[in-house]
Amino acid sequence: MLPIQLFRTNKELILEGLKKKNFKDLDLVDKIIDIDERRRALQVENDNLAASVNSASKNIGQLMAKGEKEKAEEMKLVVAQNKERAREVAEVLAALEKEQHDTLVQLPNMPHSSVPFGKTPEENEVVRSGGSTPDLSAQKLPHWELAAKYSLIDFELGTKITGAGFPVFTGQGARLQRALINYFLNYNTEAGYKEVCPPFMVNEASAYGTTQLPDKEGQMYYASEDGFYLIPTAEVPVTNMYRDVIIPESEMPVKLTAYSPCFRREAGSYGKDVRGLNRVHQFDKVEVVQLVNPANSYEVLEEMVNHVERLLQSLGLQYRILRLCGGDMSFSSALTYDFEVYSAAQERWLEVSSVSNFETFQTNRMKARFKDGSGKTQLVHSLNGSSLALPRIIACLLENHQTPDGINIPDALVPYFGKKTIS
RNA sequence: GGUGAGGUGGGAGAGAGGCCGAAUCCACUAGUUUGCUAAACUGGCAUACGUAGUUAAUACGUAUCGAGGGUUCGAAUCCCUCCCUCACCGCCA
Repeated sequence: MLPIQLFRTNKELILEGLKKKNFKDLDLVDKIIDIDERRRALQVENDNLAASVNSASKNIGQLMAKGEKEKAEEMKLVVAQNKERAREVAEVLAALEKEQHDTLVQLPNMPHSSVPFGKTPEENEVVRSGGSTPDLSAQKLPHWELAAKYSLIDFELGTKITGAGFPVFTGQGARLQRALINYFLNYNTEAGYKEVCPPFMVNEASAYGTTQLPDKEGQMYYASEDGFYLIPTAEVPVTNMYRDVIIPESEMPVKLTAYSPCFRREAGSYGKDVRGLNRVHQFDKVEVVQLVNPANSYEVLEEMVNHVERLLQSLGLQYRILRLCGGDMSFSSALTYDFEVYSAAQERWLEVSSVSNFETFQTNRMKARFKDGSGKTQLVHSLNGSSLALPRIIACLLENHQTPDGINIPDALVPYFGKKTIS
């Protein structure tokens, strides 16, 4: 959520940012400014009335103590009138506050100055790339065929148990999954991230804090009996650990990593996009989250990008890093780098990580703050990234490292997987 | 799920209609004292919104004692609803 102060001081900046993000409803800015002005005028009236009632009440108490009952009764009448008026004002004020809030949450975050202009994924900027396309000239099978060949994943069985998009990993497939999770978590903790294992369901306040709510509830599974949402990413429970917290300076920066299953309804997808592991309703992911001083959050973002890049390199996959253009960025991000790996048999790029700086957009909702050097309380910047999302990594590992005789396991993973090939 | 006891500042914990944004202790912090450290003493120490001020320091106002309603001139305190915590019982991996 954008801070309301920004609307009073820098309306032009907001309009520019919204245009870059390809946001259409620019009238909302003027609407918010108008509501804010009316709200503040009413706030003054409300406070003044409350102040007069408070001081009159004090006087009544003193008069009663002195036994001047008649005077006290007179004052009660005056107070009664003020309270009547105060009630009306408070009602309108509350309505305005709600309207302001409801409007404010509709506006996306401001894009960073380095975000490229553009509306579609084609206009994302390739920052750099690495690895090379494997030579699979002889035979190249897509991962779903390899999964069947080596009995790694049973898609039909998952459909029976639950439904489409809930694959069952079996045998070496399940083991590969576990190996990747352990490898990723170790890699992160060695870089100074503290490991946590959060709840996989969250309440409404948490979903609101990281901006899944309002408006995006359709993307999450919902346990209506209890009012809980299945998490779409560990970002939600992990970042919300610091909701309503003023972080002691000694604990900054906060660096956390967590493994979790992720649940996404992904309504409306079809065709080759959902074939095999390309897009599923439940998948595993290891996430990194940082809460940092705003002064250096962009250095931290670069550091996180490098961190994820080295991880991808260690798996021997061909990858590229994209700086997302304004129109393709998420609602709450200020700057996002997407990581894509090349799926050599499908001959297409698959997104496996997204690393973003949200600046204060989430923390303003969550009230996650710290005390800066001068003792002033201010919002921290929140950042997160996947390191990594498993299914598409598995898809690319299978496809890119396949040989006629089996699938080669990258060296870094061998200690976790226990052998050098799947066969 | 049942019964009982509770939810007060960073922590512990008093307060039981007005003198309470809240005693006291601890933590933290500034200072005095002091060969150093420690101790002692003195002061400071919640958050949000608003008004004035330079988008400052600061001053003032309002709100906040789990959340939301109610009673009252006045509520941390009384009443109602909900949430949560703890203990015991039931159930259970």
